[in-house]
Amino acid sequence: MLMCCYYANRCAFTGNKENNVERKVTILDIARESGFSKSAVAYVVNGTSEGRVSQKSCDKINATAAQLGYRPNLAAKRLRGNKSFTIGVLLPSLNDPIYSSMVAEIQHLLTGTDYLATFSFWETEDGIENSTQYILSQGTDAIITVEPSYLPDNLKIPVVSCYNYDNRFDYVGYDIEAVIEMALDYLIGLGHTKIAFASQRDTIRSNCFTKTIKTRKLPENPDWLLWEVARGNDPYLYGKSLMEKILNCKDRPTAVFAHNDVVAVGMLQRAWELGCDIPKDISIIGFDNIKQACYSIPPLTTFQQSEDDSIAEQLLKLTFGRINNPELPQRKHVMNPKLIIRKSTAKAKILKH
Amino acid sequence: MLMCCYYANRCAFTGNKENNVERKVTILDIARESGFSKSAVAYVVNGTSEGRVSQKSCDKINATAAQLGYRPNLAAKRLRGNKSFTIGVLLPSLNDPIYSSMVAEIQHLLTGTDYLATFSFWETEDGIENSTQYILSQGTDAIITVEPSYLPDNLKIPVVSCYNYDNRFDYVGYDIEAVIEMALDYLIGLGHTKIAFASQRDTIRSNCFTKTIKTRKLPENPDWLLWEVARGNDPYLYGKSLMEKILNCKDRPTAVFAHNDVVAVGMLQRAWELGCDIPKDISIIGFDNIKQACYSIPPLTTFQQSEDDSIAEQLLKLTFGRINNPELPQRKHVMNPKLIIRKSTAKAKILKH
DNA sequence: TTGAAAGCGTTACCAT
DNA sequence: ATGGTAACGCTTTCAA
Repeated sequence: MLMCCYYANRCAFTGNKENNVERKVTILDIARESGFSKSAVAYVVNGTSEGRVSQKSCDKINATAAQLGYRPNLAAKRLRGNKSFTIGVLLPSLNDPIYSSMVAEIQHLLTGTDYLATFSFWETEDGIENSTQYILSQGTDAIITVEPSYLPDNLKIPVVSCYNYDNRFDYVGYDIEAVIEMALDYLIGLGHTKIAFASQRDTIRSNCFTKTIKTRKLPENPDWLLWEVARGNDPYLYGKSLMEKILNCKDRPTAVFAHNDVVAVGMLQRAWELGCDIPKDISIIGFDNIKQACYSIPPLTTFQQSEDDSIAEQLLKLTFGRINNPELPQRKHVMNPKLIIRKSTAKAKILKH
Repeated sequence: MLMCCYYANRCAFTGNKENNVERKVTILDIARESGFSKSAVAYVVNGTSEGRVSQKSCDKINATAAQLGYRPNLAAKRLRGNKSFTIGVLLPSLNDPIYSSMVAEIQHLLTGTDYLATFSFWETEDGIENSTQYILSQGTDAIITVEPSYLPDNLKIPVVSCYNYDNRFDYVGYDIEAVIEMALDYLIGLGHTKIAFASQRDTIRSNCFTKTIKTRKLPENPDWLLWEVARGNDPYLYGKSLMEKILNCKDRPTAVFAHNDVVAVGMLQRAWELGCDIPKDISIIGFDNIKQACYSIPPLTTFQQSEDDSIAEQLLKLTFGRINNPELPQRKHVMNPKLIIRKSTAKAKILKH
């Protein structure tokens, strides 16, 4: 499995049915059974026997270990090594499938390693502080987070930040500017000029959007910069509310870039409720390419965050890279999102004056 | 917080920013600082000082502990107590939001306890065995699983089974018969008689459906019992394929009970693609009341699994109940699902002969 | 190349 | 009521 290269301590996950069912077998048992000393066994099962235990002894010990179904006691390892073998993962609500698939993948990639993940999710902004403190208090060996700014300065463990760049930490994300350009250029190619932008908060994103609007010489309109303080933290509802705004615009845009599929799906529904035809009346582009985007009505044109490797994989790669080598210079992995064209976008209607 | 009553070992999650950042403070530090012995401190911080340490000493020790920002070392606790303070959780793919919200809730409820969750998810049936073995090999203190049949007989730790009853374990689920009756009776009330049923596998569920069809004296038709071997394990796709089947029926049913919201959403899309109007042409009832069900087109009539307490809460309640008292007789918690009427169901069309 | 032993932070038993 | 101490399973240093 791919992970092998990321970490030093592999665990021999044998799938032995007897694990957990009978008394635990320890290195002492192996030592007794094989006639070697405790430490010889320790070296071998740890793969640190290089130049300390003869190949023959090594083989014998391994055989005995396998036969006895040995599994290292993580608690002892942790205590002795003052290491938790745990990665703390800080994420927003799993209501957004993008995060639940991240959880699934992290969990999957960690299977077969000695490392475990401890998660904490927040449902509202208020929860971020608490989640962060919770993970900090767990004494994990590293942290993966979407909100790095909540982390203290004097942290001594590796942190990999996802989406939000923080100059103190390694980073995995994408180039929002490039994405906005792609989205706009695609829409422009379809004949759209009046384009709205929906973001969760009024941040760098909308600035970036405005900038690109200028470079493409598109008409500007403050009404087309959509956002409001999140209500009840339901992105679907947020999308619905935003679509309402769009439909109420004096000068109605003919396309929207939603920057989050769940929000886009909410928009879809509100448009349907209000009798607005997507994409005939308004084109919508989402972002994330969640599974659901493929099955919405109509299927959503959206962006896949990464062309190749999954984000979870990158996150873990950087995490283990730094665990194994804390002195590495800061690393940034920026992904290249890819436009997935489906049915929520169409040519702009020819307007009659 | 509610969880307090479930477990013995609380952890003093203080939110202290210094945790994890500085050298760990141990009971020895507290002992030194407060002038008491190591064991006196141990008794106090464990809440087992009853009748062993005077109130005054107790207070003093607690004060020192708080001041020093003491956090027990879980690894040591685990090693010493031969206990992992970990609950293993075995779940199907998080692609189904019902499971991702379960994960979120379990994680949330465990926050503030000494217990951690270790998850394993499978994407296809083939993965169940592996996931199960993985969790077993982790040596968790208890297991929560949706597929209890994969667990060995000689297991010595508590298991709580979710949805699938197993006479060896505690159980949380719902009464499928009652649900099917409710669904059918609601549909019958709407004037439907030709009713289809979509299940993941051809199990007890469809038998149960057939039985109820008989008791309600509804027409039967094998074509209306929908299922196929899951293709690529994508429930959306599965729903789409099933809807196609429905539309191709010689004697087309006027309503379907889908028994899973994601499948129902897939159906919705395929119907839309094929120009079939939901609910005018066909009524659809889902099951689970996932968030998305509220925002589909049209919004889905469905069942909420439980009227009151969340399923995660019940699961954990039973789990800790048995951890604290392994000799308890088997317990079953059956939830009462509640019909949520939205827009995917309507009165049956009056047929002209 | 191998073995003995210290020690990680707890808990719990046994003295005092 | 309090304190000393062994033991949990492992890693790693040091000696043989």
